[in-house]
Amino acid sequence: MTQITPVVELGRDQGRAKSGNQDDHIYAQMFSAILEQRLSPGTKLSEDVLGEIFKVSRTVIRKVLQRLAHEKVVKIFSNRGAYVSEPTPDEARDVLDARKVVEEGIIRRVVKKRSAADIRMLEGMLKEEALSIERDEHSKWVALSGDFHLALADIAGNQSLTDYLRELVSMTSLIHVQYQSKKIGNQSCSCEEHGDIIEAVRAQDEGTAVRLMMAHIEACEEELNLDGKEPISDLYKIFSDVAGS
Amino acid sequence: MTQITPVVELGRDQGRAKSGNQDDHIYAQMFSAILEQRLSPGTKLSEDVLGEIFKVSRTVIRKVLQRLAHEKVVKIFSNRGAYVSEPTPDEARDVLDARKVVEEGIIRRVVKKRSAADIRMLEGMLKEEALSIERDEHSKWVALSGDFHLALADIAGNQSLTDYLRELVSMTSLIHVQYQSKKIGNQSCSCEEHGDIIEAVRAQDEGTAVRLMMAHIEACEEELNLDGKEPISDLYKIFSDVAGS
DNA sequence: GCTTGCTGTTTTGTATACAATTGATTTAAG
DNA sequence: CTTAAATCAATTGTATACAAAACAGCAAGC
Repeated sequence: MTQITPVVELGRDQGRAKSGNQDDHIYAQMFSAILEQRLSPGTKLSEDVLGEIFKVSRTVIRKVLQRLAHEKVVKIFSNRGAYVSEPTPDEARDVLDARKVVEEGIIRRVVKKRSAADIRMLEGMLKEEALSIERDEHSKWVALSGDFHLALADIAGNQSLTDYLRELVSMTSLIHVQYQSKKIGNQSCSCEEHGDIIEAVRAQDEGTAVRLMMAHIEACEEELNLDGKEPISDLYKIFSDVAGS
Repeated sequence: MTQITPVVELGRDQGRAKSGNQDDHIYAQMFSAILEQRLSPGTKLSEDVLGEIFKVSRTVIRKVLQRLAHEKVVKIFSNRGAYVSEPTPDEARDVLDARKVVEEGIIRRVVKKRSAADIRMLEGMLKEEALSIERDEHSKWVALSGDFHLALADIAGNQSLTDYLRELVSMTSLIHVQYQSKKIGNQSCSCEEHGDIIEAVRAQDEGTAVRLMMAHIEACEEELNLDGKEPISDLYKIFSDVAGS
């Protein structure tokens, strides 16, 4: 209602490569804002407000929101707007279980295909992880931890699986925000677990690698408190019989 | 206090996606048109033309196209429009390989969870499949064959995996259009394979079920001719020697 | 006092207008 | 006749205007 500032200066903006359209930038901003927990689950994402913030029209914002919605980190309700996803315990369990399925396949392929360079890269990532824990940079560690799994997917070399795992890893971050419980100390051991996995990959010990990966994901699941706060949707389950009649 | 969460929506659209808006209809039309091969790979999907056909503005069409693009059955090129995907041989291999990973996980879970009713449903689907083969309704059979795998995913009960498999199955259809080779007769045996899988599921013989499912997908892959017609890039390979001299 | 129905405001859904980019045709030069 | 540049047409990207739906506040009735 205040400034209708037309950003006419778009014509002479940074000499950036025109290749990509501007929405990629906005998408990246919002995506990382959600993953880094600067936008918490349940936050309403108003089209108008976001348009103001990024100085673009709602058209562009809507496109970005739809993309985020398809990746499940945002949920769009008809005529009522977009919100940062609040995964239910059931959804959370599905995501973790899906990761077990996908990452078992990935780790098997990695064990077969890994090169010496791959191992070096993974070990480099591990060092960064350790560093971020040491410096107590929690949100950075969350990102790095996810990157480790995605790096394995890259080595496996299946683009489709990599894309899917990326979705799952994103959702895992959201889930951790909502359901992380007790022992934070435990999380640091995750770093050791990554190290053990690298070792099994290096040794091309498929059985051990798979076992470690499964245990790793299960450990991640056990850190969560998925039983307490089943959301409001329960109400609808409870009353659906009555309402349906 | 306990947030005014918009879960009311769930009551209205019965659990499934956002929906309620007219674009779902258009999406379904285009999706099935692609899968049933009425739109072949490479076809240009002009926003204007589609808008004319469905009597809506480009706004709605763009939304649908983006959704299809995210599901990989349509590919959008910046400033140049949307086209029905033409999966490359590499992409095709990735999709089939991803299916092996995902469906192994699914079949294992199905073997554990299946109820008597599940078995009956699967057998019902099998009959329909056999019928469509008998009647030589090829495109119907393709759809039913995909539905069988998706039914298994439903029984496994993991929404995330089901959604992903749905994408993979769609892509598989597109791939078959592009790369199906020789022996069409072979495909009918697929129906027997489905029957064998049901039997292993019924008997809760996990090992056999997994083995059969893997063999089934591999058989599907072998029906394809993924080596011959590497897309246009081949031309460049072919002429690069000449042009380079 | 609590619920119920109405009205006004806010926010999303869709259509349309305009700008920018692509590619195709034409035209001119070698 | 071939090649290359320049203009033109067609299509997509973005902004904005208008329509419809949802939410909130207020008033009326029980």
